[in-house]
Amino acid sequence: MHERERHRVILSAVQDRPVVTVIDMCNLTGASEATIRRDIATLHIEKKLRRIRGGAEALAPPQSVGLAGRPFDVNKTFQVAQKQAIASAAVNLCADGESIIINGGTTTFQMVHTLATRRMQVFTNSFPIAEHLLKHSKNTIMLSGGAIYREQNIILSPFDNDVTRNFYAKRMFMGAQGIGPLGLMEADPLLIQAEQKLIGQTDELVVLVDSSKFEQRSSLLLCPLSRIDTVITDDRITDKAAAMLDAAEITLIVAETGVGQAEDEAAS
Amino acid sequence: MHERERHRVILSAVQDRPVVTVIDMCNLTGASEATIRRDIATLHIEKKLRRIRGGAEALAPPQSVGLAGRPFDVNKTFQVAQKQAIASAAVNLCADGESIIINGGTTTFQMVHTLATRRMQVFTNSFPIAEHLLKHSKNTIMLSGGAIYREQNIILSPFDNDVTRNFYAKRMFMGAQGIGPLGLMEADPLLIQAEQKLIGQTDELVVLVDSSKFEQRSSLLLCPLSRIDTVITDDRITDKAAAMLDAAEITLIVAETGVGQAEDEAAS
DNA sequence: TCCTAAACAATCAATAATACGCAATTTTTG
DNA sequence: CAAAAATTGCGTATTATTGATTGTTTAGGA
Repeated sequence: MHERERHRVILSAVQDRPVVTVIDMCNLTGASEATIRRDIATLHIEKKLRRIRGGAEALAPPQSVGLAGRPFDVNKTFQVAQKQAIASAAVNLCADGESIIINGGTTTFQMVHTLATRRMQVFTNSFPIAEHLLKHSKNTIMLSGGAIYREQNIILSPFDNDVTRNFYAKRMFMGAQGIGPLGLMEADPLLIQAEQKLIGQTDELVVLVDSSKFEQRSSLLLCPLSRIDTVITDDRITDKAAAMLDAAEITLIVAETGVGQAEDEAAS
Repeated sequence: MHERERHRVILSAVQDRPVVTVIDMCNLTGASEATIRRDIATLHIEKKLRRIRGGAEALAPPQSVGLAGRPFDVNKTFQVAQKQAIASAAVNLCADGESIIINGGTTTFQMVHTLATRRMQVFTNSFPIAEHLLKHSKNTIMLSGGAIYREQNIILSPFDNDVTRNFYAKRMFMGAQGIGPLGLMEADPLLIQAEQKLIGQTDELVVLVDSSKFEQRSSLLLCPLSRIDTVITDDRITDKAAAMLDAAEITLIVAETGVGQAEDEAAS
């Protein structure tokens, strides 16, 4: 086995294991200890991993002992004000006792803060949302089953016969990567899968998108505009975008990000 | 066990509980007191925890809003040493890469600390177990779907056709309220339901019970002794109880809670 | 206040991990 | 095809880590 091959093997092993030992890598590559040590030393200098006594470990991950998921976190801090206003308006559509579905995402996650004061039935495929509501609210939480995808922070099962099919709610809330004349767009195939699964379990589809999402385009089409009942966005939405939604007979709710939060849509 | 692995275990334990003792960490890692003290001193300098007399404490208590569910918390601090030793022995039955099922419970929860150094496929119905492993390990985590019951801290669906039926593992680990000649006993009907559901998805059933459970009797029978393959308990088990297990042809593993954690280097 | 047991620090021998030199092998190049 | 260069593996020297032992400090009870 050549040097490059061993390096690939070692890096691969170090990515999905907490720690790898020199001996492990010997068994895996068939090389001698001395060679593996030299490999690890090289990779350490190249900043591909961290060399530790006995073996090696991944470079970055142990840092994020905080809340799960790195991309989730960085995205969470982007346009928080808009997202919070939108999420708050979304929760204000609901009354205590109602059942809702919340699809995982950074915008929908912001709903948890307003939901903390509610007593509702919440079905979600988002681990962080479930976690937060479980700790900070008295809502009834229902979770979809399956594998937890750390990157997207959602729970997804490859099977169609899971508990998701047994849960129905009048309203469902979801975010998206972009929205345009063709419909809702998403960038991640995994998210598409998760969202497709839930969309069928509800009547009213409420989409939470900040105004920048009207400019975004992605490669994957999630559903046509006709499937959407309501869009909640912030006050920087353009007239053109509003007209597009109006043409598709979509109810538009504009969440005020400034001081005056519109109270007129509070009750339903 | 290497330095980094111990550090992972210690950090995992200290996140779970506000304080950990040096002795606890010895039992959990199999290392000596001197080594654990050095580890804690190192982690203290690295600002990963706070060193205190007798052990260590978590750095940021505000984070620990506590895992939801009051009875879970109070029960967790009861006989921790035994539970940790038992749980550690349970994990040592497993090798990296294997698939296991962990039924929720206070004893099985302790498995997460040793699992923090592993890379396995873990299916569980316990929200806290999933949460902890998600944050502190690189294991693949699969969750059963359904409603989250705060009291028992498990996820349970009333439907039979959920994702649970699609997951199979060679080994399953579970606790119990009591164990006697009739079989495994449980006090809570909800737990019975959850456990029954999982039992069918595995070949080898491993039961984790501290020695006091041999005196306990409950009203609900979960399964007969004949279904059990292995029992892991602590060194205070009576001869009578051991004989009962032997008669039922159950493999008995006694986890040493004292100093001599000798031959536990089974897997790697 | 003193006393006792636990926790701690310091030291040292045993062990495990690593670094280094060198020869054997493979790969590259002329 | 042969020489040069690089890579690899082995043996040994060196270094770091570990666990036991010892003595010292601390906390809590009589």
